[in-house]
Amino acid sequence: MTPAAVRVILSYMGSTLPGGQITFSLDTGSGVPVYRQIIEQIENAVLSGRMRPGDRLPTIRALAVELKINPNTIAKAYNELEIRGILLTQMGSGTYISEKRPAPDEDEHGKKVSLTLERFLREMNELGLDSNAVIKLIKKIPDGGAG
Amino acid sequence: MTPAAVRVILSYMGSTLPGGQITFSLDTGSGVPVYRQIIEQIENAVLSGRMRPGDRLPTIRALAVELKINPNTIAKAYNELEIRGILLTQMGSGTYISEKRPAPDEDEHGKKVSLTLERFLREMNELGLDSNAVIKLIKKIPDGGAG
Amino acid sequence: MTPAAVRVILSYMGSTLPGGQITFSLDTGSGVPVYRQIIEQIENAVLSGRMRPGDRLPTIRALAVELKINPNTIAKAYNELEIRGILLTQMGSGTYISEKRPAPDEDEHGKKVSLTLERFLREMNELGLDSNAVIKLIKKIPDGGAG
Amino acid sequence: MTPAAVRVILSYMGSTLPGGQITFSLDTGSGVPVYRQIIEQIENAVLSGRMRPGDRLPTIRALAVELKINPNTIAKAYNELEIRGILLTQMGSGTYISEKRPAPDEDEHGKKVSLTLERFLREMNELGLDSNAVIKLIKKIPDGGAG
DNA sequence: GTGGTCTAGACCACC
DNA sequence: GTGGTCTAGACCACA
Repeated sequence: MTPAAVRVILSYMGSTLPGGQITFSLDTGSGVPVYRQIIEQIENAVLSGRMRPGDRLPTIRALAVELKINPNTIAKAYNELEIRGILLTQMGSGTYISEKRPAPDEDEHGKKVSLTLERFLREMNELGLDSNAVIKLIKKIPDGGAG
Repeated sequence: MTPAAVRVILSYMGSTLPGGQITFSLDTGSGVPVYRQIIEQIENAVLSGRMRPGDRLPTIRALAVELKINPNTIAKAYNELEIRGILLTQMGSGTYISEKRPAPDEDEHGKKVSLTLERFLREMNELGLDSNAVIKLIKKIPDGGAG
Repeated sequence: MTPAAVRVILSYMGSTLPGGQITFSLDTGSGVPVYRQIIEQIENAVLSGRMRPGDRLPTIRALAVELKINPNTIAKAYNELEIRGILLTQMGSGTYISEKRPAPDEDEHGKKVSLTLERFLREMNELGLDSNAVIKLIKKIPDGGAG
Repeated sequence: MTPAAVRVILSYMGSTLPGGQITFSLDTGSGVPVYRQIIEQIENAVLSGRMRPGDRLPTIRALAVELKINPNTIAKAYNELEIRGILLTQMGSGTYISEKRPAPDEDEHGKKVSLTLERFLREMNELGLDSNAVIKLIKKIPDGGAG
C-alpha cells in the first residue's frame, strides 16, 4: 500500500433518472484505470437491476465535474459500453441503458459475483485469512459498512 | 465482465526457500498492471508472515518463465520493493526479504485487510448483495474454494 | 583516466518552469549509471533549493532528446524519485517536485555536502594532494570554472 | 542519498611491498562498480608516485579477504590494468607495477587531478556551493580529514 | 548462474 | 501532447 489510496466517493442521483440510481466511486490507488472503473460500475448497476433499460445516465460533462476527471475518460467508458450494446446514445438527448438488452442476465450476474468473490478470497488468503476469518470480519461491520 | 479474465495460477516452492513460500497468480483481465500484481502479492506474503526476513524470492528469470512474462516486468516489481525497503538484492546471489523492516507491520496488515474488505463489499453492493448475502455466499463455498 | 571521459553538458530552461531551473550533465566516463546521475542531480537541485515543490521537470521525451538517451532511462530515474516521494507525476500533464517533503531537508543537504567533500578529498589524497594543495588549486581557477 | 553509503575502508601495508604502499577504500553507495574503484585507486597510486615500477601488489586472495569481495572482481581489475600495461603478472610470483611505464606521467596526473576537481566542483555547485564556500569548508576540516 | 543497465519500439491511459 | 506498461534483446557486474 504505497500512497494512501485516495478515494473519491460521490453519489449521483439526478432528477432525470426515472427508475435508476447509480453511485460512482473512483479508487485511484488500486491501479485499475479510471475508465474501466466507470465501465464496471455501470455494468454492475445493470446486472444488479438498479439501472434498467431506458434509464438515463448522467451527462458526460456533469459526471466529469463531479468525479473531477477529464470528460474524455467518461466519453471513452460510455463509448465502449455503447459498442458492447449496453448503452445507447441519442444525439442531443442523452445516454440511456439500451432497450435491446434482455433483463439482467442471471448468468452474467452470477459469474460476476463469483469472480469478484473469488478474487477477494484469494487476496484475503494471501493476507492469511481463511473464509471463517473473513465471515467474522464482515459480521463485525455495522450493517451498511460498504454502501 | 469485459474480456474473459484469463488467469494464470502457478506455485513456486523452490527448494532453496527455508521458511518462505509464495504463490503468484496473475489476473490479466483485471486491468491492474502485472508488475503491481506481483508487488501486491509479495507485500501480502510479507504482511501475513508467510514470507519472512531473509527468505529468498524466486529468481527473476525463473519467475519470468513460470509466469510467461518478460523478466524486466518482474525486475521492475522487485526493484520498486527494494526502493521501499521491503526487498534486498544481493548481486549475483538473489533477492531476499529485507531484514530491516521496522515495527508497524501489525498495523499495515490490518489496514490492508480492511481496505481489501471495503473494496470488496462496495463492489458486492454495486452488484446488489448486502453483507448477509455475501456471508451466505461464502458459507456455501466448500472450504478452500479460493486457496 | 580510463576511456576518454565523454561528457555531455546541456542546460534545460524550459519556459514552463516558474521557479525552477535545472541543468543536467552526463558523465559517461565515470562508471555511474546514467539513471543514477539523473537522480542525483535532481536530488541536488532539490536539496540546494534550486528546484522547489511544484516546479515542473522537463518532459521525459524532451530530456531524452536533449541528453541523447532512451526515454526509458529517464522514466526510470523519475520513477524512482516518485517512489521516494521526491517527485510526483500527474498523468497527461507532467512531472513535478512533490509538495509533501517534510522538514529534514537542512540535515540531508549537509550530509550530502560532507559526503561529497569526503569522497573528493580521499581521491585527491590518493593522487598525492593534501587539503592545502587542493585549496591552492581551487583558488587558481578563474571563478565560475565549474558552473 | 538512498541507503546509507556503506563504506569499507581498510588499509593494506603488506610487508612484501618494498617501496609501495596502497590503501583501498570501497564505496558501495556511489554507484561506481567495485572493479572500477580498484582500478582507479591503483592508477592513482601510480600517478601520485606512491606505487612505483617493481612494487608488488597484494595477492588477489589476500585482497579479496580484506575487502570482503569476490576474488574474480579483483582479478578483473588486475587483468584490465595488465592489458593497459600498468601491471604485470608473473605467474607464481605475484603482480607488480610494470617496469615499462615511464615514471608517473606529469600530464596524466594533471589531467586526472583536474578532472576530479572539475567533477567535484560541479557537484558542489549543484548543491549550491561556490568555490569560496568549498574552500571555507575544507579549511574547517582538521587536517588529515581525508586520509 | 545471479541481478543491473540500457536500448528500441509497440501500445495504453489520460489531458 | 503527457507519462505508463510491457516486450525483446544486448551487454555488464558479480558469485
